[in-house]
Amino acid sequence: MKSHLCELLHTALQNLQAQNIVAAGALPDIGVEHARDQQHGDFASNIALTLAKSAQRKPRELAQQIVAHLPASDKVARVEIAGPGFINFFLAPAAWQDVVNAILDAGAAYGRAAQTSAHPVQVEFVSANPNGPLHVGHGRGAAIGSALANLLEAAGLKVQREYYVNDAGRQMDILAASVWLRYLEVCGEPVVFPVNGYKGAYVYDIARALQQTHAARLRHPLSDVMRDAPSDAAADDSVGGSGDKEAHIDALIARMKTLLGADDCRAVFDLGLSTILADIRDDLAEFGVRYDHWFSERSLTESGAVQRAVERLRQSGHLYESGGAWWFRSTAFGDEKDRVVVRENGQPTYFASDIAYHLGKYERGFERIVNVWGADHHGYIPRVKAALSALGEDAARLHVVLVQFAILFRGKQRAQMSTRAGEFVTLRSLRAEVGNDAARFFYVMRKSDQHLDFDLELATSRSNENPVYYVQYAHARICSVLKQGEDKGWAWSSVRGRAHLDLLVEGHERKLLATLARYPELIEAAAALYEPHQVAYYLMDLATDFHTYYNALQFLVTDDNLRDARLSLLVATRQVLRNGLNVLGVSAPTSMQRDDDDEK
RNA sequence: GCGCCCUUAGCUCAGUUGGAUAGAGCGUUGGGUUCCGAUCCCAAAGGUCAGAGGUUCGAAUCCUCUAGGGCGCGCCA
Repeated sequence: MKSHLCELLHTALQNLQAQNIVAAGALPDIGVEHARDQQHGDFASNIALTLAKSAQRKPRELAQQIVAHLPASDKVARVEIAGPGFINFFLAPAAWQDVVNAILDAGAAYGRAAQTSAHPVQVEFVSANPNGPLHVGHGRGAAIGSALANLLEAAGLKVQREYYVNDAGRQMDILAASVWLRYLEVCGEPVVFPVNGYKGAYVYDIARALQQTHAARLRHPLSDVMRDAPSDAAADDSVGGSGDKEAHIDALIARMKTLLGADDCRAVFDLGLSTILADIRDDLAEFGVRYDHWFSERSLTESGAVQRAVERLRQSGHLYESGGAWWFRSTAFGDEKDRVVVRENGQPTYFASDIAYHLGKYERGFERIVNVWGADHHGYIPRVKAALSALGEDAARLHVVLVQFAILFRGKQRAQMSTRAGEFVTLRSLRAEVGNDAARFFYVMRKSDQHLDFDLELATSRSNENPVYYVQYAHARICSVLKQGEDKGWAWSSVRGRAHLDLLVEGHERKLLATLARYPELIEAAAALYEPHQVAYYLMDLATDFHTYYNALQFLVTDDNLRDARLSLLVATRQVLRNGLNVLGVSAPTSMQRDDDDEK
């Protein structure tokens, strides 16, 4: 509809150009938007205001000229000039009513743009280190990333969903050491667990599995393990200075490698990695989050990709040596300071892997690359972009969506975030408490760069305060009305309904039709801005329009034509609710559990 | 100290490329169901868009400064 009006205006302006009323040459983008106030019609354009200066005419006068040259359209009932020079369009009822046909014809494809490009977009999200179960912070990245990928797909892009598995590096070594120490403990060694180790209960589970397969074969006396190790920090993590927790754990890792040997060490490491990764996969799959690709960080080193990336930087003159390490001159590309890519000990840094990883994304042919990162990584963006620029890639094709933290509340009370030291509430436990639908909806409800207050009480409540139930109830209610109609022998006739859409003339119907018509534009705009929360807000609006309509008018009336016209509108509404919920990964139930069902 | 993000109603938040009288929900107050599920709907009150300058026909939106909050500033990942 918008584009139709733009075309009309465009034609009018070309006529004016021919008469030299408007300067020849390129016309500016014609702005047409939804009028906020009903008095201002359905759509409004400010084109006369923006062109007034160059045309050297008063805005209202120019607006009159434009209106006089507008081609006739059966979709436009009348056009008015208002305020400082806005051109307001009032649509013909048929133009609104036709939306129902469009939705019923397209079904699940309504709002879905045709594929515009052969080159896919990549969305990388969650990518949590596989050293423990996902917690509620990762959940938001999962919900937003997954909804964003769906949204981009709906907007006509080909999307690849990827998880970057950090299966290398010191954190993973610490996990392996933690597993091994718990294994020794299970074997009966008097282990004093390191302050810096992973203390979660899941580490015991892996240790027991290790014992199942290897019995006592990997057991070494604790005295051998601890020999000459620097003392650990105080258990309460106070500054006391009793020892160095970093040096302590590093020594234990080194000792593990010499005592076990490379192969057994790798076996422990891999068992920990695969167990946790499998858990993460299951967790996300249950959450309705799926991936096309799990990309291994370790593979970058093993394939030599990291070496190649560093070499390319070196050859293009962006590296220099200082203090025995190799530095990337990222300040030349806007970063705050230069960054080390190869350490003094010859090991590449995590950053070096990340350069290779991102370079690989470009080489894989993605037109756009979207990274969903926790907000604490924001300082990392300039250096990654700097590296890509240095390698001759267009850094603007990389877009980072920063996701702020979610804070759990139970009513007004801030919920306990850690059960034990360093152990966050898991995504699993959150899902168990509030359900997948509420979790996903709440996670995406806020703009991603906004902190999220996640109210557990609200998420589980069944009332209009809870937006998930509010939207889902609208869907269920429509299903219920249709069923009720069938029970009365008034099964909905699509043909008869569509033949009488002109009967949809009530204010509430018009409002609902306008909201339905807006859906494709919403998808397009939300996708362009990488803002899935807009879909959530739209659905709440749509649900409100429906519930209001429901209360104001009867659908199951005796007049066959009117009834089927209204039911057609309801079916269209249900379709759009479904399509929108689908983007968010939230289910569209056909009936809602009633409160009294709970009581025994 | 430097950098990035944020600040809109009592609370939690929307606000589409700068547009007309800044919007929802909750909470508060007052209403609505012999009828398709009241898990719903309607109405009222509630604002110096953190503050001060600037840009222009026009600013919550763009620019500068100030105040407050969050995060980041490793040869960790």
